[in-house]
Amino acid sequence: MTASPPVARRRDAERTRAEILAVATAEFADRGYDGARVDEIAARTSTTKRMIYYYFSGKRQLYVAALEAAYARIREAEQQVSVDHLGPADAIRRIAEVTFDHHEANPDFIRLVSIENIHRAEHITRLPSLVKINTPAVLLLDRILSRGREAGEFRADVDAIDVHLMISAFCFFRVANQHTFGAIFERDLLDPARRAHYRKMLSDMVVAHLTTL
Amino acid sequence: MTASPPVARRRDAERTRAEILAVATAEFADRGYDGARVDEIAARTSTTKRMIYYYFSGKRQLYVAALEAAYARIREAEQQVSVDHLGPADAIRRIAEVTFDHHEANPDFIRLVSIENIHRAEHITRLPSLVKINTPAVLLLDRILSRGREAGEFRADVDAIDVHLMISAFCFFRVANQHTFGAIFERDLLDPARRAHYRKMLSDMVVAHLTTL
DNA sequence: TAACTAACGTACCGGTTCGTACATTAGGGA
DNA sequence: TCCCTAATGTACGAACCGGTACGTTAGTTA
Repeated sequence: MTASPPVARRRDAERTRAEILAVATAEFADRGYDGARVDEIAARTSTTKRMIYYYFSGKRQLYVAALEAAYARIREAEQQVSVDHLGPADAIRRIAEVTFDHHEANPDFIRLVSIENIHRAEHITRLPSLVKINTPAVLLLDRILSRGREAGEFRADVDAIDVHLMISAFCFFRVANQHTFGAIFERDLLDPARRAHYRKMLSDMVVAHLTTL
Repeated sequence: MTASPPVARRRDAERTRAEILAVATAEFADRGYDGARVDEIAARTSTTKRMIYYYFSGKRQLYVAALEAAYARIREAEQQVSVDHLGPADAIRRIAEVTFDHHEANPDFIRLVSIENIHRAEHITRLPSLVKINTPAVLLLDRILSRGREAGEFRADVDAIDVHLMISAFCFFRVANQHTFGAIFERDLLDPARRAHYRKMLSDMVVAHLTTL
């Protein structure tokens, strides 16, 4: 056995790279691209700043790598959902709930997307891995909408992307704008006591819209 | 007439201050707090950097002043809406449409709010002019909801802030996330050809939810 | 075991950027 | 008219920060 599995190698390119990416994701999500500090990312790592440039070439490329990895994780999570055994309305509810839970569980991703929008998506646009791939969520919605329309339960003037927009807008805003909303209206949108209320409100809203013919 | 109105005074504190604030608002909205450059703001002004510190003391205070002024303008615009002559459902539609138009017409305000949320609303929280004042929009919604419930047309398990959340989330997301959404789904949410569709979709959605008892 | 390369560390540089010390001028009031 | 102060302009400093030159070590392979 010459190729024994290396246990706790002193030098491990994969591990070092992954650690840098994880710390960078947190730092960029926390402070934004311009607010993030390369020195700070390095300090929170068990390695040095030199390694960031060794593996990622620069601050910008590190940010892009973090963004790409974050999107990849979301895509993978979306793949897991299956709603083929449910009726159209319940299937829509299920998608809404999964999206709701997903946004709540991944605030760093939400923040990265907000930050990327402040930069007018200039980085994401150049990522071939991100464009032109319809997300699992939208493909799923498209099938459900077809079933609902065939059954005469759903209206026909909205498509899958429109429904995805409705759902995402609510889920995203609730997390992304929790701070200003909380400051102005004195209502904590993430208060666990209100979670069930908003989760139900979202699916009620989407289903009510789709079934109002 | 010793106090003749000064026409195009060479020195005008009010005018200089206002110009700095206007340029700063655009710069902060464009690049975010950390991305904005004090030298750049000064360069776009007809005065110098020294005046920024003379009138606003520092970059941070300038940002806070820009944010505060932006919120004040929004409040003022919300005051103008009157829907007392409309039935509950149509009144809701009117509010949704006004909010929709308002978000589309003020992308800089949207961006400032996004930026402030990245900073977890740390600046806005310290502004006494912003907290505890219920916005005109919410007060209006509250009256409409009461009328709708009394008429037996509206459900009773949502309050004015909830409805405001539904409407704002959709309007805000459509503008704030247009870039990443456009890149991923290849759909321009601000395409004029789709404007009427989304405007109607929003009010349909909110009214459908409220009238589904 | 020698030698070669991937992986890692240290120290530092140069430009950027917020902020200010200091000088100056416009304009109103006594 | 003279003077006092609000308003403005210039030049510069000091710290920060992204990036790199240069040197070192671990692990692999012949």
